[in-house]
Amino acid sequence: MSNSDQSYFDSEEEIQEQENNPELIKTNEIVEDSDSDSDSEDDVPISQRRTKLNSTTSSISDATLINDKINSHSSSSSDSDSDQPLSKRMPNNNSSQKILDPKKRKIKKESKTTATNESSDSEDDIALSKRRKTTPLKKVKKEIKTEIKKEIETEIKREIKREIKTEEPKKATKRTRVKKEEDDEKPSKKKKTTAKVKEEKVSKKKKKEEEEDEVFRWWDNEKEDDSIKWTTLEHQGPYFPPEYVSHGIKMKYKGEPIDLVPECEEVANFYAQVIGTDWGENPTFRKNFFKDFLKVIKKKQPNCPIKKFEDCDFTPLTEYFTEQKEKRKAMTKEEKEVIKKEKQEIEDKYGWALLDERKEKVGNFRIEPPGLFRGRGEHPKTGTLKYRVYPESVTINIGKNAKIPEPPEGHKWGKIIHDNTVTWLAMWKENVNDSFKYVWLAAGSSLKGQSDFKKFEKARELKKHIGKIREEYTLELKDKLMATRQRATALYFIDKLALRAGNEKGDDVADTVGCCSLRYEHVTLEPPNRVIFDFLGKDSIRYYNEVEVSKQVYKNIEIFKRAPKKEGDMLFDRLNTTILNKYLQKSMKGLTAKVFRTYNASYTFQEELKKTVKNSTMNEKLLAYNRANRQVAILCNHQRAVSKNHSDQLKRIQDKILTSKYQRYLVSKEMLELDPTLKKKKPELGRLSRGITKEFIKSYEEKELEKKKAKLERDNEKRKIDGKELLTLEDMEKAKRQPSMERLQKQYDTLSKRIKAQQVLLIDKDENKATALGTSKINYIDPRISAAWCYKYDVPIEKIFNKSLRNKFKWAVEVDENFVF
DNA sequence: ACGTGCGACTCAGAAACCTATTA
DNA sequence: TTAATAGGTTTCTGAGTCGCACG
Repeated sequence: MSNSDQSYFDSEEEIQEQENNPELIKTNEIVEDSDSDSDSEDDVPISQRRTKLNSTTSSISDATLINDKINSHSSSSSDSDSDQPLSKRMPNNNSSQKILDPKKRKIKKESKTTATNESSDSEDDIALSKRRKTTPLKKVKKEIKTEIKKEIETEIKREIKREIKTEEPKKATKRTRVKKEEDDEKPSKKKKTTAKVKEEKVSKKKKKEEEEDEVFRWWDNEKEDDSIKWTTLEHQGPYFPPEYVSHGIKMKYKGEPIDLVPECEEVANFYAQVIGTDWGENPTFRKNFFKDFLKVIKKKQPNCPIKKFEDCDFTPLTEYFTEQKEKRKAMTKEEKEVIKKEKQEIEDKYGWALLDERKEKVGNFRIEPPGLFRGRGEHPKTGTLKYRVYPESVTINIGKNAKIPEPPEGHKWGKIIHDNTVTWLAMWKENVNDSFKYVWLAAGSSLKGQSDFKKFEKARELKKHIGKIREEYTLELKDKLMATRQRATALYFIDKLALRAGNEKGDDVADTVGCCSLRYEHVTLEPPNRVIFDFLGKDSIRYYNEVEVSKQVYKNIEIFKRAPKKEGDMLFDRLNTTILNKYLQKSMKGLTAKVFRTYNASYTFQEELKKTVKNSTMNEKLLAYNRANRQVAILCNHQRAVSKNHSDQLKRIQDKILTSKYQRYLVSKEMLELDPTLKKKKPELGRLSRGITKEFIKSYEEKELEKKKAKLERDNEKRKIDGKELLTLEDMEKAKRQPSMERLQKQYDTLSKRIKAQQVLLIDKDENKATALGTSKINYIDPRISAAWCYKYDVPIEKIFNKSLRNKFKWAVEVDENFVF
């Protein structure tokens, strides 16, 4: 036995446990067993993997007829689970988990395995750093900027006349390329993409205040050193919420109105505003709130009689706030205008920072107002009073020579620092979890954009290594060493299922897990090779997935779950995120668990997009896009609560479709009347779609009659005034001119189109009810894939990126249609 | 040398808000 | 035409990840 071996066993491996634990001896048998087991399950391409995922997560297949879909929706229970609010979805855990009896074998300990990882500390990849240009980051000179601006403006004018959309992609390509080489900036200004020009055009149209929109094209020359984030930084500091002003409404205690000092009243308000929501019913929330409420009372108003929550009546306050809400809603335009203006003024003042002489938008310049902490899931501290933040506890980070913003009157800043290795402008410590809150630049800022870009480049880098990494972990699934085997298994899940890393957490936060922190009870096995995941992940969102895994992985889980392990024990007891990430660094510089999520999301998206049909309609293309997006969202388990009136909404759309279908049927009947021979050529004419019941027709006719009557009445009103004789319904019928075949055909086609569009909408909507597409679009999908797709399929970028996304991804929209992630 | 907690950043869904559409 | 509603966008802030300093 080698030395390295020895040290491993001495430190933590199973040797001593083996002596008194027969179960673990079995473990080792398995390890041995599987070695001979030629488990050649190669890594499956993601495109295929996901289908596995799909078959379990989403139960609706595209092929299903819409009608059927809707019906199955309301009636069948097969997918009813997904209709529930996220938190309430029940596991279907009845499948008893069986632990297979492993064949008994002799224990053998081998040496070779241990060394492999240790020595595999091969030289890191340097591709990333190689890619870095030597060109230092340059500040775009002001004069040039203004010049650019002028040019843009003239170009805009030209552009308006031309309105050429199709040229965008090509232009964009050339531009980026040229830009990379050029050293002087002159050419660059001409390289403005038409897309950008358009964007500006639009904003110009809206507001002139867009003058400062001189885009800093940081992506033209990459930064050398990214530990220094800025050289000069100016800003106005954060904006503080107004001090509390008492409203004088009294809550009741034991039925009696009670006087509270403003400090106490404010806290009472917080709870009053939560009544009627889930928060108000949450026992932990109540408990924590009341505890803090009493604390404030004791301090500010010791003689206050409030002692028990049950005796409190907050409803007068609640009513007051609903009233206020209604009042605000009922405000006149002018009043609203005034408020809007005030808001705008605050934004103008605090919403901008000067970073290296460039004007950049500040993201969250408002200090969080006091309130009750809304911890998600079963957060033990939910409901706790979050204190008001005063300038004294705020640290300002600003340039050395910049003017320090004035703190609110009568206050001082806690600290002023000049740290240009960080990107925050202000910071304070929050009292509930003792964590930090920061004021940052907005998502569209250069700083955020650059790190976003880096993130996706890192994920693309992983693409080059993923083959090797998969090979390696597949091998290591059979490793003799428990720690290695666990690491490989965890990585397998992270890669195939896009699980989060799963740091350890304290017990003063909600009990949620990620991959490394999975526990015994979160994973169940179902022979022959099905693994069922059921746990609460980030934000206490339930992750439920049944996955078929390779034999080896199945076997491994069996081993990891073997007694004496029991509920509450870690599944990967020899693993944590630090170990995992340290290992990953060896395969690729900067590689961590979360990169897999980005990589797999973007890659999946790219693959899914290939299903777009070239000559389909815009709606169909967009549906294809959304479908791809949805696949990613499903992969990443991005969920949202199903809206209460979801089924109502579906019914309404379905009703519309039926109406259109019936109308089309009526038109087709007229067509046949005009030309009965048509029936032969187009047998679909005069055929009533199924789903149109007698009741439907009846109610349709009734509605039509109502409409006609209404119109008649209106017409007659007029006629009365004009002194003409009044008409009847029959007159109206007669007055209808005979439709020509051409007109009918046109009507028919229009209706057909409308039906199709509505059906597309319906499918999209239904498939989307519990899936949140936004998160993956904003954070995981390389925007360049989307941009390239737009160019390739001739879809205007505005269709898929709204204004803020276009702003956030301005660095990305210049790719050409051949961009490959 | 290693575990731990701090610090800074990304990612997350809900809620508020704003705007276009429809009754 | 207006008010209600739906749908999209923005804001808000909580919840993760991960590197690193520190003891």
